Amino acid sequence: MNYWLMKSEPDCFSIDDLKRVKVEPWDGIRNYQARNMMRDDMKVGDKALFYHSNASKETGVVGVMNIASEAYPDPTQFDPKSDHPDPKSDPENPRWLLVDVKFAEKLPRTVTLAELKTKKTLHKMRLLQKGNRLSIMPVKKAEFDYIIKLSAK
DNA sequence: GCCAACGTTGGC
DNA sequence: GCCAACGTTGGC
Repeated sequence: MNYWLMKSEPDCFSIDDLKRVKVEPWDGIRNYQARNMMRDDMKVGDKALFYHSNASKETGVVGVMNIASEAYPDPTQFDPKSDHPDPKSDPENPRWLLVDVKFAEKLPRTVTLAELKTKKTLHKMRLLQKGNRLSIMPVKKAEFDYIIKLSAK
């Protein structure tokens, strides 16, 4: 099983939104590295941390979800009214993919970015590397478990 | 709102 | 293939 971290701006789609709808197509990914990971490495049943980025309140890890589908074409790329249309994407060979994610749990508290930065165990996390902008990234099982444990304190 | 870091685009 | 210009991300 693989572990992931997926970012969303809470003003756009938050952990509470996911809790309400249960399953959501994770659309809008327009980055090749992120797309390739969804396509090549994500499996149904993988676990992902839900991360609130650019949050007006607290930026950090807020929940857990499960990957609920294989990668399939992101319909919003063909919708001119969507937030991220891509007129250059060929419907016969769609450029952008998404996966469905399923709500698993909301953490008892937000594990903030500031807190993650103070932990030696997490120093190597991709999330904490300078200039990191990937919205989907792999997380090690040890890192995943450690963050879950932190949230219980 | 600012700005650093990064990815993408397009001219050459 | 290089690289400048531009757009986006995301922390602060």
